[in-house]
Amino acid sequence: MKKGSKISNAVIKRLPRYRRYLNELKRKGVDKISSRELSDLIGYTASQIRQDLNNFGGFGQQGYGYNVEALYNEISSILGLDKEYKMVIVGAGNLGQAIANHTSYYKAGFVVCSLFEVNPKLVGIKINDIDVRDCEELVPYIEDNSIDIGIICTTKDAAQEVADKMSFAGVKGIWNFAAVDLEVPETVAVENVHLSDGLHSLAYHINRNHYFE
Amino acid sequence: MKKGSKISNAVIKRLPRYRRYLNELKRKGVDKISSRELSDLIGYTASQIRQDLNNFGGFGQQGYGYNVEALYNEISSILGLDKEYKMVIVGAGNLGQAIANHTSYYKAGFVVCSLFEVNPKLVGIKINDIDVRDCEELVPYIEDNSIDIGIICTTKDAAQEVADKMSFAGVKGIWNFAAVDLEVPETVAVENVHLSDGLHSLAYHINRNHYFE
DNA sequence: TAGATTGTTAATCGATTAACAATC
DNA sequence: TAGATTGTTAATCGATTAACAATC
Repeated sequence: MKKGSKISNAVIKRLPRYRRYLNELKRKGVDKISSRELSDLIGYTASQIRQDLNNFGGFGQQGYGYNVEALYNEISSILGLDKEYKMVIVGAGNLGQAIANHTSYYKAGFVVCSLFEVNPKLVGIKINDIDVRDCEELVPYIEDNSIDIGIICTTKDAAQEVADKMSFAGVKGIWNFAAVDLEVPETVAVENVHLSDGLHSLAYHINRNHYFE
Repeated sequence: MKKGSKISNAVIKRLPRYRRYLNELKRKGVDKISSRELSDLIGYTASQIRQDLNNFGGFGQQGYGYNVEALYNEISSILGLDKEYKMVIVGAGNLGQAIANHTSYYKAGFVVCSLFEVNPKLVGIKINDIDVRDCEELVPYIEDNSIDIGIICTTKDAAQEVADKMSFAGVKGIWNFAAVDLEVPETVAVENVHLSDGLHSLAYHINRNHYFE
């Protein structure tokens, strides 16, 4: 990355999307692409694509363009996808189970190590080959297993307490599916999913009949 | 809403959040709030809050502030949450089931009418009291039941075809959980969830140790 | 070399913040 | 009326787009 300059979040949010399209190109056997061609594909301006990439280094070659595979690898590495992340999920209800399943199938590098539940009926069972443990064990489990990411799939009322425990136990990031905004120490990154918010803004657009991203 | 002026998407995306906080205040019995107090709570500047709200009308009262319940109702109505939406989910796997469950519990106004699947083992069963039908029936079902919203919980490879069918059959909006960007007619609104993208940008922030929203 | 396309600086556009007059 | 707080205009800030010199 370029010296000390901090990258805007708008840029970071676009990186996974670049990566998805590059992956697709790779699959199709394309090995070179220009910012212009990428623009036609993704829908960002060629100018923006070059600006975005140049925040991290000059990955292209004048007169040629970008090497698809090399660029894919660069972006993966910028995002930290060359590392492995150990995760736990709190809340083994429908959503927690779905995330457990979804994540382990699709995302090499993100490993769900355990689920946690307050409901005693679920504690002790296995879901998708992953143990469901009692929430009481959450903190020591995170500590003992060097868990990187905590995933919150609880009700909104329980979410902040879970986030506190996770932060205390030393997770580096929280992926939050509960409908609240969490307060966490600065050292912990948070990604909120807020499904209802998305559905609500969809409702707005439906009534206005506008296409949007 | 103010005459013809079109509201930026950034504003729309903040509305569900305002609404969440107002709901919380309502629950606590607070009946009046100033933009300043709301700012302390939500984290947007008081100035931004007033700007946002004034896109839709003057809901406040000088020297007093905003009436919590009235403002909550206004925002709900702007978002179109005073209407009812009939929805179908395509893909009755883990994620589809979780969304079916999650949505019917938490969101009055959003009704999941049916699930659809290609896997014959699932067709015919009920999930959470909702019938699982064969994907072949998708188009006529949407037409016959005036479905408003289609929810896509399929693999990325199937998603575009499903979106085409949904659009053809006349849905007004698509809530897309598949990891692709859909092409739909202008008359159809799309809200993408792209779970992996979120996880990937979380990975970035974990490695930079930055708090972000 | 000529053509193409990047990397980067400069211009524009839009969104956020500040300021303040209007008014409850 | 005096105090508070909105609604709204003006100033600032940041992000996107355009332009072009560098260079493969």
